[in-house]
Amino acid sequence: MPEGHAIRRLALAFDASFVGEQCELSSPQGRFAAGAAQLDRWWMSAAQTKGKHLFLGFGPEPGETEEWIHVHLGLYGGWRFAGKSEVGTALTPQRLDPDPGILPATPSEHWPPEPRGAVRLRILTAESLADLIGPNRCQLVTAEEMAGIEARLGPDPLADDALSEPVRQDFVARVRKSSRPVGELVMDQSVSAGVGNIYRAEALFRTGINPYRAGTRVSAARLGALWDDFVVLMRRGVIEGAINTVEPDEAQDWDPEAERWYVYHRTGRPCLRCGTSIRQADLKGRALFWCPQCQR
DNA sequence: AACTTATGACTAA
DNA sequence: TAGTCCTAAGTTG
Repeated sequence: MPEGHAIRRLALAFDASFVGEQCELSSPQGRFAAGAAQLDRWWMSAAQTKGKHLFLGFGPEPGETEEWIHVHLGLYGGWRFAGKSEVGTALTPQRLDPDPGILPATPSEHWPPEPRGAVRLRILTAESLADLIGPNRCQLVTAEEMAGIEARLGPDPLADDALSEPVRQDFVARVRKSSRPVGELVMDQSVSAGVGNIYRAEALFRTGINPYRAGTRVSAARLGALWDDFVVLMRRGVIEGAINTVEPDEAQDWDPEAERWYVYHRTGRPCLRCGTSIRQADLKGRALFWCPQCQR
């Protein structure tokens, strides 16, 4: 489900409702039982992200950080919130909203609600609940291990300094040193951390870059523009809670399925700019979408 | 009940 | 490149 913008929103949700609070940790499903037991009744001290990686800091006393939980959601993991944190996340993504018919909006006689499905980790405060389902990774890491994970990642378009020249040039250099297709490179988390399949398709379209062009053969100027577009789109994604890439003046009212995206999941439909049929192909096991006319 | 799909990433060969 | 892992929801039979 998640690209970098969604992970950043999760960190904001944890910041708002869990950081500074004492937390009961459990693993209803059992697969994180030891880790949950170790941190049970500790205080959450921080929520940080890099790319698609989420790190939750905990300590035995308020304000301390002794352990980190490292969570990677993979293709279909997710968090469900309830209670006060549900209200917090309602300003945010539709995807973070629990099913209102099943989870109570505020603590009630049904508090806390029964775990639904395979809940790997439950984090509970007096007022808020977060259930982790289907993560690719959920493990305790030390600060050193966390630094190692972050060091293996490339620059993150959601970093505060993402639009600074050194960061932009870092991305440009990482792409231009490889002859692999640029469409493959931008999905490589050591090149640009947090970019996923939708942002890849949409930003390459918006900057007119053919995904099959070798990294070495894309000009530094075009790659700089691509980086800047990742930053613009992903910052928008954090605010809006959804990946919306089509500029308002290009939206097609007659095409309800084209409201959000130019090319992603629009195979065979006419390009919003030139009318050419949008193409789809498999690139390293992931679906790639592009306009062969607009992207050269 | 079985199968399909999904905004991801790893390992083995 | 293929296989593996993590889960829920939708579709098909």
